[in-house]
Amino acid sequence: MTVTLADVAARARVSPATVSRVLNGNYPVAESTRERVLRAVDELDYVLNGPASSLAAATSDLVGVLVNDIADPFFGIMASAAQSAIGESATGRGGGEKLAVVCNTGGSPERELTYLTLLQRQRAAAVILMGGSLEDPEHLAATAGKLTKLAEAGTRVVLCGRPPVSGDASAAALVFDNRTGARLLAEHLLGLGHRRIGYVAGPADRTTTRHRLEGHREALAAAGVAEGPTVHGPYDRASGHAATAELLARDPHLTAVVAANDTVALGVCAALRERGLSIPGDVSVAGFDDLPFSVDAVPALTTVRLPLHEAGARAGRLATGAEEPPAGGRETVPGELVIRGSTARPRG
Amino acid sequence: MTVTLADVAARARVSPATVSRVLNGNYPVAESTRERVLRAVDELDYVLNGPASSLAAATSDLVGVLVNDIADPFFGIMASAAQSAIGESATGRGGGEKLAVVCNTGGSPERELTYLTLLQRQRAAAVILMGGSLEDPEHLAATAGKLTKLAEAGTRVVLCGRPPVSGDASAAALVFDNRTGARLLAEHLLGLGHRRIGYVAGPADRTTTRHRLEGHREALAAAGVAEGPTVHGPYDRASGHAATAELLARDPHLTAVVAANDTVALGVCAALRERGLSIPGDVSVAGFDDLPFSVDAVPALTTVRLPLHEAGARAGRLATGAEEPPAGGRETVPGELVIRGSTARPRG
DNA sequence: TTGAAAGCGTTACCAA
DNA sequence: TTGGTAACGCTTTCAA
Repeated sequence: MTVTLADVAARARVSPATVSRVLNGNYPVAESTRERVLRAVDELDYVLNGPASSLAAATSDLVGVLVNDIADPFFGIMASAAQSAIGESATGRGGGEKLAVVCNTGGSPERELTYLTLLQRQRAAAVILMGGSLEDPEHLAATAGKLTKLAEAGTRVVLCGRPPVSGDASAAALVFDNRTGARLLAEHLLGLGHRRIGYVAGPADRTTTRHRLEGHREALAAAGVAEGPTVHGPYDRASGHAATAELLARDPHLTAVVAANDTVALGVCAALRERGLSIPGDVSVAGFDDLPFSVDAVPALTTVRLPLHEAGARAGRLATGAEEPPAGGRETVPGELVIRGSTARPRG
Repeated sequence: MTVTLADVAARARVSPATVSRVLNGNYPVAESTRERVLRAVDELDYVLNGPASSLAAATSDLVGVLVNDIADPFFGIMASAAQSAIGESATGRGGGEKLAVVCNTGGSPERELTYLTLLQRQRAAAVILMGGSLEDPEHLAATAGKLTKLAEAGTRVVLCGRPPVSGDASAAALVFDNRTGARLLAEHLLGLGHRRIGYVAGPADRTTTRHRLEGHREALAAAGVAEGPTVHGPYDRASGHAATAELLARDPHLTAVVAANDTVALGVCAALRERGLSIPGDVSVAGFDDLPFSVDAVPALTTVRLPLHEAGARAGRLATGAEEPPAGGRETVPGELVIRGSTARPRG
């Protein structure tokens, strides 16, 4: 029924071993033999049996990319870059075709663990975890355990935009400098004279949320300015929209709002507009991540640009081994402050 | 070194066959035995070997979701919905854990084929192809061949937002009614009195591009209105931005611009604003897809809402067999006209 | 309800 | 450079 390697071997009048060697290309084979085998493969329309191959070789060509929210371009951009990098690194040699696949955890710790187990089952060649992680100790421990086990089994582990698990050097980590970015953003607003700044934070238990908030507070503290109202919520538009009402209720005289990221900032802006407040005339708004659409959605949005594409590509290369892991296993990637129209001074 | 099923069997004092049956749950096993086995699994921290399992069973639990551009929320939303649906359908039984993975083709026909081959190698349980397809006959034939082969090998094939390959009923297809959507959009503008309407189309060789353009032209023809300038380009913001200059050069008196989708519309709006043209005062703009951010980016954007989430979820269910395929193998999903501020009449 | 054993299709080692 | 042949770890009849 289905064509096997043995069929190809018979047709090419060689042994199965030889066919395997031709297909994998990592072994010397006479050119004439090679051609004969490839012709047979073509004629029979043979497709390698992945599971059998993985079983025998004890590894697969699967690379898992875990993201918190696949509908968010923040992850889409990084994942896309990673997939391209992984695809390209395979071009180097004939056999190294990797299957980069992205898995959507939806921010759920259980699904994250489930996917890790599934990838472990598949004997994945590598796993990339993208985006902030939950800070629940139990989940952290569970994840760390899984990652260690994966690494032990020969799976490359790469963290991208997520802090490394303490004490585990088996994973290469690319970490965004969320703290500094948030600090720069706040300093910018403070420098313009803003003193009543609201903050729409992400979910309370995520690393990105905490780091950005910490950077923000650092700047306020350094300037001796009292912290304005802060509201937590998911990293989406609705959250920014809802939070804005709350912020204004707590301090009707806000002159600026900092959002956890650009998507949240969109919601903030929508809510402000609904109230007839102009941006940045009445209220200045700042975001984070600098997603492509943000400039259209809110031309006045000052934000922090993270090198998503570059980071994703590097993560991909680290996953295939095309790039050496950074010294110490981790590297901090800076963000760049992008100043747009919200560089307005507060009124009055 | 690594724990195998035999180890678990030994520890639980049963045969490997029994362990397999417990793990797969599709066989009657005495409750006491079951518990003993599960305890052993836990104690030994056993993880099933996916490749071995797939080899023996001749199928895997991998479900591939192919998308044209993972950085585009259009695909992200559908993919996310599909993944959730696939995950949930597994919850029904203990063993049916499926690994839904999304593969980014980047719109490249070669990569699409490569991914299909890779999934074929893996003996994927199902494959979902999302989004418009290239209309090149050669590529179409190649794809059709692959899909047929996949179906023959027992892989479920689902098309979502892509027209079915002619004469192949082996794939379930959910098709967006792009033609009607585009027609409604144009009729709306015509109804308002617009007579000089520019069109920014997608890439020339994609089904979505053609269908939307056809619907647009249908409406114009029916109204006896001459077609305005049309420019083709990729489905992204830059394309809309660049195309706008071209459109205005060809007809400086345009009163409306229809974009291939919301992302393109964003670029159109940005370009119009740069020229000091107000939306919808000077020029009305229409989009397609109704992506979440579009309302923020362009509050005045009239567009067509496609049920992305619902379609993705159904595709996921079709892939797992949780939902019966539509009669005839294909079903057309309508879009809904969303009228926002661009319901302005042309000036003068 | 459980066990024994024959594959599943490759890979990789050892010879030749 | 090539062939023979044990693994690889699981599923699945067939018997008991």
